[in-house]
This record gives sequence, structure tokens and C-alpha cells, in this order.
Amino acid sequence: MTGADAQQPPREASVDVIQRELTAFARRARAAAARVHPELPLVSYTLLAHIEEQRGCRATDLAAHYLLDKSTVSRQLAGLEKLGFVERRPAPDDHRVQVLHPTEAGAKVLAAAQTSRLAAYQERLKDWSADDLAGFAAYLLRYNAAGTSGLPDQHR
Amino acid sequence: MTGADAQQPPREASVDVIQRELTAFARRARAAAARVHPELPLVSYTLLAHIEEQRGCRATDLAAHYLLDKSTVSRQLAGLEKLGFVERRPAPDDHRVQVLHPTEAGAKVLAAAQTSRLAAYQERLKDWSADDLAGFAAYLLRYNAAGTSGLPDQHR
DNA sequence: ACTTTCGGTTGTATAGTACAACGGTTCTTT
DNA sequence: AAAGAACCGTTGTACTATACAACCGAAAGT
Repeated sequence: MTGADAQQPPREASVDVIQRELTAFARRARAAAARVHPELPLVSYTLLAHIEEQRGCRATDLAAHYLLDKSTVSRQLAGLEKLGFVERRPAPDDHRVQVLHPTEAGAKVLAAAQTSRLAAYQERLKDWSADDLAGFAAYLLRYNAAGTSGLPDQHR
Repeated sequence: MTGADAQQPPREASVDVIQRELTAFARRARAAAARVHPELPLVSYTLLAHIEEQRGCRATDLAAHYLLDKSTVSRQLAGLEKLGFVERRPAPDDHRVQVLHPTEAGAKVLAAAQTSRLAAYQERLKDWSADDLAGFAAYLLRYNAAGTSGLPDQHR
């Protein structure tokens, strides 16, 4: 063990913990999200956030990015549109696609949801040191980044 | 900025990243789990694992632990029982409760699911150093532990 | 004994999702 | 240019996970 001090846990044990804890988190996530901002269902929230970040994207992009079926995305978007949170504009060059944009109301609601969501996390993480927060954030980024490349061939 | 060395990311930024990345993870978790072990739906898997760990627990315990409605647990258990993976034994002392135990088939299927699940994680994390794995695991434990106490008063 | 509490099931409703079939568009190939 | 393939999105259908509310039977409190 590289001569370091003894308590280096075996890789397997750590992986097992990671697996368990991520699973535990996932199980709770939806309910938790619903509590934080009941107005904007979790998935809609996520999609809307992505649409805003990307400043105009297509439904297919969303489906690919989130590993969702296009029908799912289609319905989610229908919901968001019904709520008046997104707008679809036909693309001039390609008549098949519709470019998605948040409406003003959508942007507003998204900002509110993000704020309360962030506040909830701030609260939960209030006892963490800045270093630990940075470390945790970095690990999560790394973990998720690994996932988005090696996709199960399902979406190619 | 507080005079410390420059590259300490502000807490807010880290929290925001954490929030985003955990959300991203949660969104994918179900689909991913379904791919890893299609035979045992995610929640059933989780419940079954808990039943085994606890070596006999009640439906209510599961509901409390996972923040699920008892009706949800009831139906999940019905499914598991139908599949022949759990057994309910009436408690001798209290005639209301039924103590849950995995059947042999349940234990077998659970072990298989755990194995493939763990393998998937091992694969995904294969490039991580043991130190990073340990660190990530520790952060996740800490994060989730924080959540299980301060529960939203919904379940009390 | 009467009421309350507890453990669990069942009825009903909703969100999120997938798969398959389809209708238009655009691109390729001949 | 006509035919076919690939692509974008919608709609029909079905299933899982979930919640809430109403309920039943058993146990505990008074």
C-alpha cells in the first residue's frame, strides 16, 4: 500500500460504499426535489434548465443528453409549453426541427426554482468546509463525466 | 477574497456544482439501474437488499427508512412476493406485523444483481486512485447522513 | 369496554418513462 | 429527378413508481 498509513480501504469497499450511497441518493432525489419546488416537476426543471443554458436546443438534443426517449421529451415539452414556460420556434433552415427557448415566465420560474434548490443544498451543506465542498464537487463532476462518454450503446 | 490563496472556489459555486451533478446523476440512475439488472426493478432491488441486511424487518420500517408511503411498500412487497423473492412470516408476538425475509431465490437474485451492479461501478471507477475512491465514498456518506436526520417533517 | 394507535391492503390518481407506429422533411443514391 | 433512407417530432399504448385517502384488523391506553 505504497507505504502510506494503514487505513487505506480496499478499492472494492470504497466502490461498494459509493454504489450504495449514490443509489440511496437517487431513491430520494425525486421526492426531495418535489418538496423543494413543487411547481416545477423535476424532469421539467432539468429540461428547462438545459434549454436555457444551451440557449436554444432541439428536443432530440435533450433526449440524447439525458438518455430519454424522444417521446418522453416530447411530452415533457408539451407540458412545459402548456405551462407557458417554453416556446418552440421553427428553425428556418430545417423545417423538421423546432428550436426551444424559455419564455419569460419560464426563465422566471426556473430562476426561482434554482434559487430555492440551491438554498436547500446550501443549508444541507452548511457545515462543510470550502475545501470539502470543492473536493466533493470535483468528485461528482469526474464521476458524471465518466458516465456521459461510455454510454451503453442504446443511444447510438 | 478573504485573503486566502486565490483558487479556493467560493462555497456557492461548489454547492451549485454539487447540486447540478447530483441532480444529473439522479436523473440517470433509474434507467442505468434497469440496464444493469433488468430482472430486479430498482426499488425492489433496494428493498430486498434492505430486508436481507436487516435479517427480517417490517414493511413499516422500510417505508420509514426510504421515505416511501406504506402503500408503495406494500405493493412493492406484493411484487417481490409474487416473484418468489420474499416471504412474509407472521410475528408471533404481534399479530399485525409480518416479518419479511428473502427466500432462497430472492437471496440468489439479489446477490447476482449486487454483483453486476458492483461490477458496473468498478468498471466506471477503474481509473480512480484508491485515495480518491475513499474520499468520494466518505463525502457521499457524509452527505447522505446529513439528509437522514433532518427529515422534512412530512414523515413524523 | 371504548377509543386511539398501529400495521398493512386496496382504490384511485398522477408523473415519468419506454416502445412502436406514424407523418412530414431532408438527405442520398441511383 | 425519383426512390429510398435517415431524421425530427407526435401520438397510442402500457408499465413502474409513487402518493393520498379510506379502510380493516390487531394492540394498547384510559
